[in-house]
Amino acid sequence: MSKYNPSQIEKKWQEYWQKNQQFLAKDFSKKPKKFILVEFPYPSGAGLHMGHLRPYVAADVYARFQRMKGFEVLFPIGWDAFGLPAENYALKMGVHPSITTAQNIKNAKKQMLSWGLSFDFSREINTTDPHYYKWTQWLFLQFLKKGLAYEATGVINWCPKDKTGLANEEVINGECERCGTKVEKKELKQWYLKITAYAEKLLEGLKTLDNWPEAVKLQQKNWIGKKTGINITYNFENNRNYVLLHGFNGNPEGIFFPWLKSELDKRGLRYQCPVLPHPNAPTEEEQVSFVLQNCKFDENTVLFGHSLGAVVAMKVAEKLNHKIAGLILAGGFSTATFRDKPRPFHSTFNWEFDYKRIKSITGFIKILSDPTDYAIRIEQGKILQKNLGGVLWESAGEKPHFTSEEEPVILKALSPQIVCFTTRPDTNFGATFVVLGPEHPLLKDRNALNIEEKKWKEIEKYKQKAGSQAEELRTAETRKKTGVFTGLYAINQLNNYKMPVYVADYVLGNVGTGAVVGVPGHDKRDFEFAKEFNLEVKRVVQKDANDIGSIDHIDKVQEEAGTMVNSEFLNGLNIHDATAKIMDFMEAQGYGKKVVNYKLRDWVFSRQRYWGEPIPIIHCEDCGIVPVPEKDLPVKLPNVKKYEPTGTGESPLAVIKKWVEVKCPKCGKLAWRETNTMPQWAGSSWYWLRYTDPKNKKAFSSIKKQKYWTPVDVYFGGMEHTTLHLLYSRFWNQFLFDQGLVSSREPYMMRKPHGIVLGPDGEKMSKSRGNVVDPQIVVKKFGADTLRMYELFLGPHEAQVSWDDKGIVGVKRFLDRVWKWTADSGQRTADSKASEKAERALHRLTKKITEDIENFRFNTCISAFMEFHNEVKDEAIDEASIKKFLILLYPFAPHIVEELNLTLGNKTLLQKEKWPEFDASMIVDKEVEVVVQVNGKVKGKIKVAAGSGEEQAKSSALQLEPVKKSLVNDSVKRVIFVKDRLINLVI
RNA sequence: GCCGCGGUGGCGGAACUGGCAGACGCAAUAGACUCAAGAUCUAUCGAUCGCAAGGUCAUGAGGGUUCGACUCCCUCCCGCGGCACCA
Repeated sequence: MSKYNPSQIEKKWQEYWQKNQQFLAKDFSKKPKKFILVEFPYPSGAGLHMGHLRPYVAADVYARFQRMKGFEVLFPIGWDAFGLPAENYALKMGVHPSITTAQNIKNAKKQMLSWGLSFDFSREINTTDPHYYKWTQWLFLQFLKKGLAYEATGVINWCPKDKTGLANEEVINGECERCGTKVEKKELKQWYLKITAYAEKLLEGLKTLDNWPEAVKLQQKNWIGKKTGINITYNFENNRNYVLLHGFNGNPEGIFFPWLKSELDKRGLRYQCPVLPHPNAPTEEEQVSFVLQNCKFDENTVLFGHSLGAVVAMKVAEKLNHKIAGLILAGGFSTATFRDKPRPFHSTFNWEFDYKRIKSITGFIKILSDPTDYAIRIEQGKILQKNLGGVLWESAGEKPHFTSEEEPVILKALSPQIVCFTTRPDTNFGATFVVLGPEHPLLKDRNALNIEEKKWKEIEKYKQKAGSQAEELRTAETRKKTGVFTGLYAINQLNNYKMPVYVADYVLGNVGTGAVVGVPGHDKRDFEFAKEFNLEVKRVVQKDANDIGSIDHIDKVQEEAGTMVNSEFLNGLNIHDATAKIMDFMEAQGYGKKVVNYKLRDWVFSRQRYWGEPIPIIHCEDCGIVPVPEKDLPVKLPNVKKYEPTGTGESPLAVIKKWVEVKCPKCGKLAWRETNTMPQWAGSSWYWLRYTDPKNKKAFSSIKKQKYWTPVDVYFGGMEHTTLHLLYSRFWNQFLFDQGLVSSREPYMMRKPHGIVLGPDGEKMSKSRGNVVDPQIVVKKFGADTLRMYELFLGPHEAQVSWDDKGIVGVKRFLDRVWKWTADSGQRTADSKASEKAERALHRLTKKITEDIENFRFNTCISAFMEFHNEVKDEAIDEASIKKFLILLYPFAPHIVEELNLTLGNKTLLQKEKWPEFDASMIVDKEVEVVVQVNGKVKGKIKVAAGSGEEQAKSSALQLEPVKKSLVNDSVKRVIFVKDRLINLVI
């Protein structure tokens, strides 16, 4: 018998498997199916590394095992070849990414084959293949159709090194997920996928995934970040009195006026709303003097006019001989014509205004103009603003010309409010201030809140400073709290507390409503702010009677145990009951509205790079955003020489005029292609579906084949994809399920993450550290079977392990011994019999391996093989038993066992064998050792027949010398007996 | 700060549902074979006291429950991962 020569036999078997296509998955087989998936790799220039090996080997063991168990197994692989590394590598080498990618794939595939992986390569896919990305583009258009893909301008994460925008998920600790560069903020027009529309469904789906690790589910749950709370609306302190003037042919009971009055009543605000004389045939003289005589004006008056009422208001303001607080105009300042005809009342009004005079007596001016207004055009609002100053709100009313029953925009102009989101309304009796984030929309213009000129200058300065700061600087925890007082006060409806309103950068514009109600007694940040600005600290949750408000130890445990105080009807409740009660109360009173907030943001889907799927959109001046017609898909990447990223926020594709310019599919006019490409994660968001039907030219995959194969039974992959690929692909699958395009709501029944493989020094493997272990060197030196088994032997699949070459020899020695043991058939003949000990050991091993593979405990399988071998190597054994052993070993070390099977003279391949069964009665030896304890201390062991009862064990135990010794002065009071295991005598 | 996971010999790790802690492997030591080295084989291998039989202490620390705790409960320490001025 020759020596075990792995490189020789492994090559032979690998070639045999490929040539004879041994691992093809058959569609619609009568066997039950198993779809075993492992994350497909990026074909990088450096080749596959130990990190790839780990899940591939585990998945391969599992797949080979399931085939023997009688399942039709789909175990596919492909290439996730778009994206930055491929492109950066290509840029560095000066070769087109399509060429380097093809080379890298060839190399990686060679590696995979050398590891003896049993992939079905007939279903191989490649995300950069136009036949594949045609469907990625098509799927994008499905999102567009349903309004879940949209273009918007926003401040996004920008990697200055990779020169592209990033999704929130791609920013890890403020750094680019790919290159580790500090991420910056940049305002860009980008495509987004509306993943937030699926926040709730993604969360709900997690509850159905019983075979996912809790840690993965929890991480996704935290990322989605559902928060239930309440948006509380606060009014500002307001001692104004309003004069409301209705328009032509109107009266105080028409259109929105009754509603407006009742809303002002609700807020306890004073107003006068006169019926103007002769509303059908108004004259300036009559209306203006009527208002001046019948309404009272003082410095707190806000004059409001709608339509013609606005003209009257301006005329009234001209004539007043003292200052008023403000002037609000909703339409009505039109010049001569109405629907291109002279207005009936035009001749009776003087349309010249003394703008200077009006400006000088009014504290603030707001002009509400509406693009949908049929009577007064928006341009006229702009002209008026030019003359009067103030703020122009181009906001649309509920109905054109503000003629709805309810016009919230007008109410907002008259009496602004702040909305604060909180998850802790139970502490609201302790609110003592309000903070607006610098980005808050009410701070866009001084007039929005009518902030004093002097204060406004301070605020503007503060806003500028906050905006120029990088986010992580601004949010650094050690930072002192800063802010500016606005001069305004908000009123807490619960107790009429006058809460000063501040602007401070510790409140972030993109969180909640961008405004916070400050409860310094029960929030650390609010407390720090209150200390900085000498604001009152009120405590409303008390742990016990002695706890009287030392504030330096706000902590959650204490709050959980505390009860409400100083909170009127909440007093005595715990914080949870108080929260529920006050939420209901506030909603009933109209103070606020219960809301659900998510941390999840929409998925930024544009990348300003060359090597990605072009987004299949055409921009037309007349038709706007036009999807590329399906018949024109795929939109292929142009094959060009220059594709360096520009860094300007524009895609390198933008300069390729020949490609960009295109006829609008709708109107035929010259239009422009969208030049951004899709992110790395696009192609992988649906790839497993393609495996079920990889050659389909009519659809991304047929629902019929999906119904046989999906969902994926086990998905092997890395923990690092939990809030990236794993979340994204669940989103796509759920969306496609809702469109009836896929057959299961969740794509993956079971997720099996693996721990990362560290270098021998316990550090992350990296070239710069010089601790990278190349799997190919191990293959060369020890063979793939040793590599596979040693990798599994390192530790539990989910645990982080360090690759230490030192231990490899142990596995190699084991395989050497197996080789010798099997081949040493000299003293065995076909009719030799296995000893009973060996037979029982084999049954035990069968049980152990079967159960451990099913539970993904591969490391203990390897130990069990070694243990078995140590135990039976000197026992009599028959060939049938050896073969059974080889079958058990087959998933782990397929090359050597197939070879050994041949030497035994067997003609059929081991892989065609059925997985062995075990006999439960053969698991335990006939005679077992039972541990004898006295008071829980081991005194010795006795041998009894398996299944012996307590009496027999006790009598044998009492014979033991050490037991006798212990019993000299005592008697047995109690006996604890565990069958076949232990007997404990308590004395 | 919050959430999750973990801490066992010189090292990687076993230990079922609370039942002999340290399986299996590496390294180490001694021996056999060899002119020698390597490979292989045999034996030893948690600490400690003891000539030995045997005893004592040991699963991050301290306490508790139990006949019995690596395993369950409480407090604390350390490491890793996620989130984070998130309201």
